[in-house]
Amino acid sequence: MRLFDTLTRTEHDLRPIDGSTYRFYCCGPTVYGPAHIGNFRTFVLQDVFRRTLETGGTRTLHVRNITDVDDKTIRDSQAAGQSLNQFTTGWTKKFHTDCEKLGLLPPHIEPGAVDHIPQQIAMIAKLIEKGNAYASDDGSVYFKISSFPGYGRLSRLDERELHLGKTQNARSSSDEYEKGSLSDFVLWKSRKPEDGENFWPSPWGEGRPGWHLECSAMIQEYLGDSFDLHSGGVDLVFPHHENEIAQSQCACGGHFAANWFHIAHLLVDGGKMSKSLGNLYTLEDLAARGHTAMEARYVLIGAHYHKPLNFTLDSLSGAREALAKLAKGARQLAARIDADTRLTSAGFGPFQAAWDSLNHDLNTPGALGGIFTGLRESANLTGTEAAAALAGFNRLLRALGLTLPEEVLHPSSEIPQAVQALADSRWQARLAKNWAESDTLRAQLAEQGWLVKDGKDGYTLEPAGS
RNA sequence: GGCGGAGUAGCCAAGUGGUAAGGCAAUGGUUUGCAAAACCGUCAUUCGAGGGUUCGAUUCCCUCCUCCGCCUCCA
Repeated sequence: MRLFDTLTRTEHDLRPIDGSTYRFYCCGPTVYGPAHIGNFRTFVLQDVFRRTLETGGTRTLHVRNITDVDDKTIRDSQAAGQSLNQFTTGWTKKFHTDCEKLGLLPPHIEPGAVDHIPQQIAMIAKLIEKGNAYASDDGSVYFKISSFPGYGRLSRLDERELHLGKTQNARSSSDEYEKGSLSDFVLWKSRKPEDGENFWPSPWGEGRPGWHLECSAMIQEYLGDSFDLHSGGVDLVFPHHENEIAQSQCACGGHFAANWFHIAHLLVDGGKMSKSLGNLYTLEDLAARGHTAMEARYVLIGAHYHKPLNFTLDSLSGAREALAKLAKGARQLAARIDADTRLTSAGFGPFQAAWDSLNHDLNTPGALGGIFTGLRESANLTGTEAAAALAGFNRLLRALGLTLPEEVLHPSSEIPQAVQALADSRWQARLAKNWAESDTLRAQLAEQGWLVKDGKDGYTLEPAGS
């Protein structure tokens, strides 16, 4: 598989550096509230990335952290009257539930920051020892960015600093590279009254770790000095990932991540998501509007990860139809297969182009297009060919993490007895050619939000689509 | 202001130096008591605007316009 690398800005062939297992790290959620679909765009694409590697026969080691101590978790846990641990445990559970609904494979390792305080302290101590960090008077510790020549490579800070330098020089003649410059970032935050109970002892006094350091320490613990790939949303490029590189390379000396995989943001109705605009959707918000998590997943993989995706509620309805079409295609393919044919083919048949798309910079929309095209081309396959095609189709859907059981297509709303009775009466009226009665009952069902689909030998009921 | 990304049909969205995938919606037909569903079709001479290079550009270069992100916490 080939993938664009943020650092070198070129496509790389992905091969495990240890020769056997592709080891990668994803920055996980900060658990202080429900994750929204923008967060999930990142996690879903990371999941497709992993599934594509695995479908292609590569073993993976997927590490994704939980940020369970920072300003927001502390602030909101206090507001909720809970201990930090109670608070973050609750939201972590909620996150896991959402992930499951979206069909995300659980990471092999999911470390939390609070459980790795000793590792973080050890890393800070090493940075101080090597001259890359210094303690301030109040007991905080800062990373000295001037001590790391590579600082800013990932986010092209060179160009930006040229500009910053100019404006700063215009305003003041002070040396921006002086020790203690404002750009140095914090590794250890000294204890403050508003932290409440949430502090830990350290050689520099009581306090808590800085956010950037948490990831570096956990990466060191589970993936070591050098690993295959690091991923997150584009907004993490600077400063988070830039700082991780600085900390880890200075403390551990390895190459850190061989590849950087950043996922573009999700827009809603063409603009940024925000609570104030009321367009920040969680899975629950979507469920309240009658949309399944699988529909959301389909929408989220409907654009290339490198481009911003414009999310709309209409696109969810479109996703429902598209998923239904995929399910129908699979059924038709299955119907062509002779009973004694086994699905053993290793290729992708008519879906080869779709598979190729996925392996070329994780082109998920290209892959979806290829699947529909492949389905159309499958119309006249022989039983054996159809068996091979269906095997390819299934593997492709597994790589994309799409599942098509009926209950996904038709949300498993229980049909109330009264509705069922109404529908039965209508069917009887229809059989009796009592059209007026039949139409009246159909209208009543519609009022109650149910759609009748007549067939030759019966009917089906569906909740009216939104 | 700096840096990065993006502008493709009503909407979502691939792609390519050689003449525009796919999905949704819409629409014509078949079917239907009528609808819906289903099935078969149709649906961008054109890729933000203007120049340039080229036999040929949507794809490369330049200018301009617009949008988004980062520069402070953020997937």
